Amino acid sequence: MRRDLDELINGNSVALRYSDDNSPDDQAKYLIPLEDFFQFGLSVDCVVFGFDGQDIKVLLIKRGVAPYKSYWALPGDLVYPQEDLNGAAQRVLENLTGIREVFMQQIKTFGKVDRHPLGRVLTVAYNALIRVENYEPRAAFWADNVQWHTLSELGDLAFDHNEILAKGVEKLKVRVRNQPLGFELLPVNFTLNQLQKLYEAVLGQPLDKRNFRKKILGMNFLVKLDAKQTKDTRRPAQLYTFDRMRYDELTHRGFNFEL
Amino acid sequence: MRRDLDELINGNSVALRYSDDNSPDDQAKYLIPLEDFFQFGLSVDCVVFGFDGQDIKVLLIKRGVAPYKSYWALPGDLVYPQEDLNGAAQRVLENLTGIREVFMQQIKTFGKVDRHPLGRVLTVAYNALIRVENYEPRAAFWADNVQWHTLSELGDLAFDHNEILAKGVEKLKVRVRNQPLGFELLPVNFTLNQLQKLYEAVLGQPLDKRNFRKKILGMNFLVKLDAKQTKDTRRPAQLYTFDRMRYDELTHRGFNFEL
DNA sequence: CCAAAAGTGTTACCTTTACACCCATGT
DNA sequence: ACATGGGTGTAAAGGTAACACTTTTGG
Repeated sequence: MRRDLDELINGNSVALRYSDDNSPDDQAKYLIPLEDFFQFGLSVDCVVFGFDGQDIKVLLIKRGVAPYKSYWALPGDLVYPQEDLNGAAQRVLENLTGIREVFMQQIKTFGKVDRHPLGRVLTVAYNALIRVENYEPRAAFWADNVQWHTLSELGDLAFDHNEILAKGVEKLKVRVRNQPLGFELLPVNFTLNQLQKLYEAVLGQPLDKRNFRKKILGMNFLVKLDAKQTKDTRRPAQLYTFDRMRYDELTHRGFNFEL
Repeated sequence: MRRDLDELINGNSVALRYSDDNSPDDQAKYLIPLEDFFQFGLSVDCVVFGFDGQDIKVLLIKRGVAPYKSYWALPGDLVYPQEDLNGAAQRVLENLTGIREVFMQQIKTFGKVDRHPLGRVLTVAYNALIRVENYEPRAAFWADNVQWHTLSELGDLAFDHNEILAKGVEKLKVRVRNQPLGFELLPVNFTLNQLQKLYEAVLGQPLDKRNFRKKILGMNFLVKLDAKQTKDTRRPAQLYTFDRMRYDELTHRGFNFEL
């Protein structure tokens, strides 16, 4: 990876000017050694959302090592040299929860110069949605603890994780209205009341039951099952499932999900 | 920046397990030397949009150096070690156009292992909106040429820039409906017909003149000026300007821009 | 039989869409 | 005077929002 200056200039689009200076002499004084350009650290951090039937929760780890030892933090890790970003994010989640192929979307990249005390480490942040039923707590060896946290009860997190988390929540709120994300947080089979409670939790506002049902059923991608839920309810509730094939078909025809 | 293994383990959240293995022996064989984690290159690439009154254009440079010599590419550059991401993006744009404080938004980070032939280089992509009136073409020394391109007439770009550009366009289309971005592409004073043409170009569909005006004027953040535009038109057209103060005030009160 | 959650329609209101002609100016 | 782009209102249709009672079960 180490290359000499000549290769650098020919091999990368390094700008040699900070200002309007144009003469070769001026350019020379702005040259920066190549090795400085391959000194970036890279991590991924995951904002992992779950839904307990009542509230949206975020999965945090308690750091067992410095820096920020014993602070709560978003689960994350450095990216391996031969690993794609998505792959790294999936690996973090699999190590933490045992779940493969978690639903994830990139949020944003955080790159402040001083965001990590040990050097220049960028982090690519991801939103991850998991079904809590499938989740089996497992603290990684570098963490003292793993726990679900309610959004309203968060203290100071490690690094710039408060900022990252806030951005993740913001994106979730926006995306949940334009994409069928909600289903990733519920059991595969769910009742309409569960679905409504989920949307109310994410959006932070109550929804009208009849209007909600009219709208969501009118979209024609929920399948009524031959089963009812009897636990946790008095009158048994009709179970539904999300038909992704049908959804994809509809969207390709120009249909637009919007709650 | 270089640290030994012990510091690595204590100083960063490096996961030592790829799989479910837990014993210390198994862990050991997955250890990766620290220096590998600070070998990432980092660049920013800008999708620079302009509007010529008719079509949306993208500013591309023709690369003067390998790799991809003489391919068209998004303007971009490696990030300096002591420079924030936004700062790097602004620098690229200032070098290219002479404009400071360009309106920019992060699009996404592209990090495929093999996206850059010379090593592991991530790129953080930005959308930039500029007023073409202010732009004065200026090829950087590492570029043979700089030119506005129509979106429908693009060939194969360097690196993964076709993919990045497509993502930038997609984001622009979404955001222009939820945020008052359009005004960044027009002169400070503009006519409603110019504004409408802009939206039609971005969204790729014709809009009804009367409905468009009703809606946009109803939002109450356009200020009618005491001036008319007489060039390029028969009947002089009323000029308006975007009142950002008013807009911010409205949004803080719960108003929601949506076209 | 009572408590608790499930389920179900109608109406008023607001937003969106469709649509056609007159106006001011330059040539 | 005419060609060109600027400017204006209304009505029908569709979508959203408000609202209350009956049903089914477990205890």
